[in-house]
Amino acid sequence: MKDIIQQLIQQAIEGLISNKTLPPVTLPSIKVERTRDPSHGDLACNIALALAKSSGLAPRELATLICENLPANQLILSTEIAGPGFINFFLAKTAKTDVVLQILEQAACFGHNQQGHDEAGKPRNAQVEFVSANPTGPLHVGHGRGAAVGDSICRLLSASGWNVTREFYYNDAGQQINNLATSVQLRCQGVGPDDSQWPEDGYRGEYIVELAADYMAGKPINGALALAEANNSAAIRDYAVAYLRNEQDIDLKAFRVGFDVYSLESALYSEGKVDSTVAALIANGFTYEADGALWLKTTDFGDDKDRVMRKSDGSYTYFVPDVAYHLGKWQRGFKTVINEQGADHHSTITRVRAGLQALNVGIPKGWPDYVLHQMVTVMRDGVEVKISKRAGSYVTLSDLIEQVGCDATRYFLVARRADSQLTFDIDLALQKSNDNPVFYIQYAHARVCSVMRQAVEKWKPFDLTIGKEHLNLLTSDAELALLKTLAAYPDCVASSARDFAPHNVASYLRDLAANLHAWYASGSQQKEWQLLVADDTLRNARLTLAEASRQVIENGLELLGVSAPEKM
RNA sequence: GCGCUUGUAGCUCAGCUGGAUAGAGUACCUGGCUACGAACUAGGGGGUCGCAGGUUCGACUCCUGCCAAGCGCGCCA
Repeated sequence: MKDIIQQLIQQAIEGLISNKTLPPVTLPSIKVERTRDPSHGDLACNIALALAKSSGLAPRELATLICENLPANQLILSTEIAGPGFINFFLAKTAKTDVVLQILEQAACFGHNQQGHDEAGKPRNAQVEFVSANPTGPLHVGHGRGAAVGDSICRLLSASGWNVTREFYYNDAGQQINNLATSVQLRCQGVGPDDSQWPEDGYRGEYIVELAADYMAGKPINGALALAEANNSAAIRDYAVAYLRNEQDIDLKAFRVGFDVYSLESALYSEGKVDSTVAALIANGFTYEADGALWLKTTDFGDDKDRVMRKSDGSYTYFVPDVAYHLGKWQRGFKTVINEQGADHHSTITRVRAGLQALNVGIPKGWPDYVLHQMVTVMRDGVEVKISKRAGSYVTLSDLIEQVGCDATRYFLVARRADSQLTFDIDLALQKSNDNPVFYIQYAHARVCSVMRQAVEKWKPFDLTIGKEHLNLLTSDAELALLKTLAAYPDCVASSARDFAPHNVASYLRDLAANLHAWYASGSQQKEWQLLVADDTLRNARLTLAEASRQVIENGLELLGVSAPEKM
């Protein structure tokens, strides 16, 4: 409908230009917006304000001219000029109820779009890397935020016509893994954090004890043998990594997050990708030797100082394999790559992009895209929770899922903008009331399902055909508000996908649920507004609207990875 | 000191690529069920959008400076 009005306005303005009423101005993009206030009509356009200056006319005068020259259209009841020069459009009934037919026809696909398609109409490839936790311990809340945000971005992109690859990158080759292996080995030998041999940067969590015990007990895990040899550091290292990767997989599965590709840092070394990347950087002249180390001139690409690539001990710094890894992504053909990670790693962005530019293989400057999430703090009983028993120094994702469930955890972690800090209130997530948006939204869904069950028991089965034919009977303020919100869903999906901003879906669903509850409650105030009225046509029209609303809630929750229960 | 991010109601946060009177929830006050699930809802009070300039017909939104908080500033990852 917005498109139609856009075109009509464009035709009107072009007409005014061709008959010389207006000078030949260049048209900005014509924005038609849904109004917030019903008294402003259904849709509004600010084009007269935008064009006032270049056309040399007063905004209201210009708006009048545009309205007078607007081609007639059955879907538009009337227009008015308001405020400084807005053109408000009042739509015909069918223009408002058509969305219900679209929803029922498209069902689970309603709201999807083709942003991700190329000129030929085929899905383009996008790759999203997220979580990418080091296999050195259980996933913590921050990883959970990354998982929830990253996975929802993937769902949004899929719904927007992209062919999405979800990828997890393991840093399984660096110093942190050495620390892990040492910690496990010491535990195997009966040494703990209280002993003098325990290293400063050893891992102290209880899970290291469990891991060491399983290794010594000879329990193989994911193909890694548990040799039970306390002095075999290579075997311990392999076992520890396999053990913790397996544990992370279990947590992610419980969180409804899956990946298509797992990439290992160690593979980049063993396949020679790191060496070849370094060789290319040297050959391109962006490196130099100093203080016994090899440096990359990242300052040539906007960094505030150059960075060491190869340490004086001969090993590489972490960002070198990162560059090799991202070169690989590019070579695999991904023009669109999004990395979702914690903001505490934001300094890597400049380095990785600098390294990619220095490779000079045609990678665009701002590639890849990054979505950074800020820190999460967990509150319970009004106090910050900082530790879990197993991990020792942080709250684990599995703790949260266990305490408040997957649905609430996912919703809360994705409901805020990624770049603002998040306080996860466990008490709130556990509440089953209006305070808790997850339950509020799920309750709206369950409520519609309940009404449908009641309809069958008290009257006749819901007849969609009758309902669709009598949507014009939907006339109350609550019904009109609901229709308007439903019509906004596709835009919500499109803009959320474009901005990699799943939190918009979360707040949309809250609004939609509120509209639904308000409509339902209007029937408690006045019986004639109930959904289940005696009149067959009216009842079925309302149930059709209810079913469409239910469908959109289900679709939206799906984008967040949250379930849509029929009973609660 | 430098960089990134944030600063909106007492609290937790939205605010759609600048648009009409800045919105929700919570908390506080006042109403609504012999129930289509009240796990809900109607209404009220509550704001110098961190501060100060600038751009614009119009700024919470864009630019500059300052203030405050978080994160980063390793030959750790």
